[in-house]
Amino acid sequence: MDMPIRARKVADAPRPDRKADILLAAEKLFAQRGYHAVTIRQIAEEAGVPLALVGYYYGPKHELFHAIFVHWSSTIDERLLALKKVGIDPQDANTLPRIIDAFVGPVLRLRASSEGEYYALLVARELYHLQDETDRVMRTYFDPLAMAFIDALNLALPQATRAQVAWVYQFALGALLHHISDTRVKRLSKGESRQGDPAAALLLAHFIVGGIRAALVSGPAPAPAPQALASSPQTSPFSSPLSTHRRPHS
Amino acid sequence: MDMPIRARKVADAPRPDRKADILLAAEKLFAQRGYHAVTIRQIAEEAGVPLALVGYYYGPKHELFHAIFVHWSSTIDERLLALKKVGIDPQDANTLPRIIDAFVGPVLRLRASSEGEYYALLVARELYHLQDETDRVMRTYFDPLAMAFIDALNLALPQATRAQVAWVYQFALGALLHHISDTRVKRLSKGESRQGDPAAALLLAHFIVGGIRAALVSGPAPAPAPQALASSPQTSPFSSPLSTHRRPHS
DNA sequence: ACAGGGTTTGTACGGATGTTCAATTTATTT
DNA sequence: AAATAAATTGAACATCCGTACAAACCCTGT
Repeated sequence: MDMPIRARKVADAPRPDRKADILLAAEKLFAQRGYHAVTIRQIAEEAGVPLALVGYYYGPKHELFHAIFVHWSSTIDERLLALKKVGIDPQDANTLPRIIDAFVGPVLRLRASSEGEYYALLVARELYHLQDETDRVMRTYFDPLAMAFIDALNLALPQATRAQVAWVYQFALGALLHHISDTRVKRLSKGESRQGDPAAALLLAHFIVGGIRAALVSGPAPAPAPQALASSPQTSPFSSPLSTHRRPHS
Repeated sequence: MDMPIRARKVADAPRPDRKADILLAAEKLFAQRGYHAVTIRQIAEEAGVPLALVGYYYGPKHELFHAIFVHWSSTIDERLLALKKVGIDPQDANTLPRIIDAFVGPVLRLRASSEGEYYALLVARELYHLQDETDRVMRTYFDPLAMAFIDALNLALPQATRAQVAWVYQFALGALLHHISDTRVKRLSKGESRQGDPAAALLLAHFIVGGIRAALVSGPAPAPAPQALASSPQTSPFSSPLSTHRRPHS
């Protein structure tokens, strides 16, 4: 009853790694809500540490964000390595599926794991929009990866130009990223599909391979065509301010 | 020289529509930086109006966001109409391309126009992550659209389950949205492709049609398969705190 | 000229934000 | 045991946020 509060005799619990706790909490919240929607106080609360400790370990908010990608940078090296292991032979019909497998496989496994779940979500979220402080970080870590995959695709598809390959790479990346951060498929399928169904991974790989092949055989060349943009009249349905008492809104 | 400041005799300039200016500015900034990264003061400055006028016309920030989608809601009806005009015949090989054309065409034209440019960007940005206040708005406006396209695809591809169709729809949507908000393709193609090249639209349509066909003919059924998630050991490369003077970071 | 509603504006409030700092506690080294 | 370094904490800072409000302004109909 009068036991001293900090009795660490029995079991001798090791001091918890609060620096790691903070990084995990930041990962989770940034992934779920986005960089700007998360406050340092929320991260501290999620990690179970006082506010000041976040700044103590990671400094400004942006450096905490950056630290997440430093932490996971090895996964990028692994993906580059997995790509290098793919023997690229334009004559072999299995080359393209192998490249795509190296493209989607590691990411989806990371997304399905309990450790990398939020990191994968975060990447899908932030890689999408490159604007502010997050831009520099994402470029540094993911441009080399994209370049490597485009190079590989370019070798495997000699008949396509690099511009075409870059486009279809972006299409494939969009499909992958949107699948990772998907929360609608269960609703849209009327409950028929579960969110983490591994069958979707196969479907996605087939979709990308088939899409690339369909786009790049007898596909249109990126010639400077006249830009035909039919702008619809688009009557603007502004809600005309009714004459009530005070404010126009509501 | 002693001219009164508000001399509106010559040319008789009509009073500028500042309510519309505010909506335009909000559209642009929300699209470029995301909902939470934009402040009402920034919107006011972009629109060239004093801060208080924003709240006067649109009330709380979230209602200003909502007003953008009310303004453009007619485009959704147009897309639904364009889809209904597609005669769906599973025997006709052109049915699928026509559906996809109704899917990507209007969006890309909107993106290429000067009026809808930022709205398209905003949709691509916010439709991606459905979380906070923006969630309810996006669901209301875009879930019916998604349902209609999935219904149409389901009719056109009778051999596929609704779950499969919902998945490939999400893949296609991801490719489309990422293409809309793309800023990397010029860099990744080493300057070979321009950002708004209309050739990319054709490439995207072919990519999606080919991807759907490849995924849904002899595609894997969404059977409950054992979830094989090979979690890589993933040594965590934490940067151990060097013993300097004060703070661990930097 | 007058009145009245819609529009415009400067200003201020309470609260939340990122960041900093001195002080205390705990661990490690001498 | 003493001294040094690292970790932890509460509190405070200046600033910015969204929102509200009262006063002034402009325009139109009488």
